[in-house]
Amino acid sequence: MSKSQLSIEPYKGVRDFYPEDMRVQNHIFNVWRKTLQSFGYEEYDASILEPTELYTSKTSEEIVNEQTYTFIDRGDRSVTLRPELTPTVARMVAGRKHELAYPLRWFSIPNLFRYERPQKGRLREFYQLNVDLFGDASSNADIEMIQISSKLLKNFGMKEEDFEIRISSRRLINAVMTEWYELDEEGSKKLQKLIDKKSKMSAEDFAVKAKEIAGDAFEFFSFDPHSEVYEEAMALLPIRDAKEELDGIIDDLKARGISNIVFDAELIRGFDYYTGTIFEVFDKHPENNRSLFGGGRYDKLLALFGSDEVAATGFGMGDAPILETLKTYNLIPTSVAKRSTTDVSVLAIDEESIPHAEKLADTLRESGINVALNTSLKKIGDQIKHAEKTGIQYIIAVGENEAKSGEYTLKNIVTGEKFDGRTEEIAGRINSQV
RNA sequence: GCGACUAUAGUUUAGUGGUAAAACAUUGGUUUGUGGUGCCAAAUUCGAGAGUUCGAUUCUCUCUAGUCGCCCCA
Repeated sequence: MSKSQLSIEPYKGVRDFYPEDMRVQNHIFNVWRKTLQSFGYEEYDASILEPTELYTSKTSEEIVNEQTYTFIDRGDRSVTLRPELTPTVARMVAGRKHELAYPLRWFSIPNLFRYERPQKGRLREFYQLNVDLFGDASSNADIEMIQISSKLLKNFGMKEEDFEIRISSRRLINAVMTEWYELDEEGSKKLQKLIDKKSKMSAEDFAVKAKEIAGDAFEFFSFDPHSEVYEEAMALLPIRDAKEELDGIIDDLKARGISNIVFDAELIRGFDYYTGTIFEVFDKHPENNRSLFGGGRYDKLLALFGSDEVAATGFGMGDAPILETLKTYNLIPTSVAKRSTTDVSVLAIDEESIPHAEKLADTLRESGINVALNTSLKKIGDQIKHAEKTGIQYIIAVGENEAKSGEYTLKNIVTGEKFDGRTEEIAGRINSQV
């Protein structure tokens, strides 16, 4: 390859969407949109560019400097490509705080940028469904988040037994940390980080490190209701109170037909601003056994933007994990994976037939059919090959005979079926099949 | 940002210190108004740069990219 040639590689860590990829992407977006709209959520968006301060105020400066795309514009302003949407939505809600109607149900599908080392399922640009419910401090809001999460996966075609929803509560964790282990804020954070990483170390290592933080008496708190430790802990009111709230949420979800929910005392989620219920959804497939997405309550976030506290719950769902899951379960419909969005290819046999073919194509378009006109005048076999390769399901050849009779043969090149009829009959046939 | 591994055609891969191969895909043809199989033919390749050598796709180094782990995961 000569040096003067441009590279065909996309920029590091980003993806190209060829038409067959775009169809899959659109399918994911469509399920997201349809599901959220069915729960009464409204879509919003914002620019991918934000002033850098928006992130430094909430996230640590180190993360912003090292893990975002940040640059200085021509007016000497520091600009960052949005690495997440939450500060943006918080800014937007805070900006119209008094005119908005609560509870406020909003969702968005932004593309986000993070300057990180790319890995499988973790690129530098990705799309993420963001769902937020503002202004409802009751557990009904937490329940709704989990209900939507479950519905989303089901709308993709997953079954209840395919995934598991793990739930916990920051209130409960905090109560255990302060009341049971009697840790201060710093110790509590340390222990939580350690618990978050428990699966990456041996049980012995974990026990040793945990004792360094919580003292010799450390013993991981058991939520087994039959254990003695449990009884003792429940005697401490703040713990009992938080646990009862959580149990109430779980019971309520089960009553609504969501049975694959489990309490997980070791669920932490490495995100400081959660204040209440937190949850994470796991794929149970043996080959894709991992976290899909999660979220929780973050009532204090808007206060960071100079606003009063506004109750908020939400979750984010990236496109990469869900795409992997759909592949694992073979849940991408054939019509999405293999077929063009074009329904029919109208083939002109010879030069004289082109005007007639154009007219037919236009009429079909009027009835809502997507039509590509082939005026290459190549041999009919080649035109069919072209349609097949593009993934177009139907062809109609137009030549002298059709121009005279006004009758066409509609051929389905996937099944080989043929159908004869006049324009309206052809249109009706296609519309009834597609 | 740190560490390990990898890089041969569009794709998946074989192979060698003497400039390379298969399958599938692609393009054209198989006598011209209906493709998919078969048959014939063609195009395209050793990631980039430097070094060792008479000679490097092969060995060494650097870079780039990818994969996997660590950090992080808002």
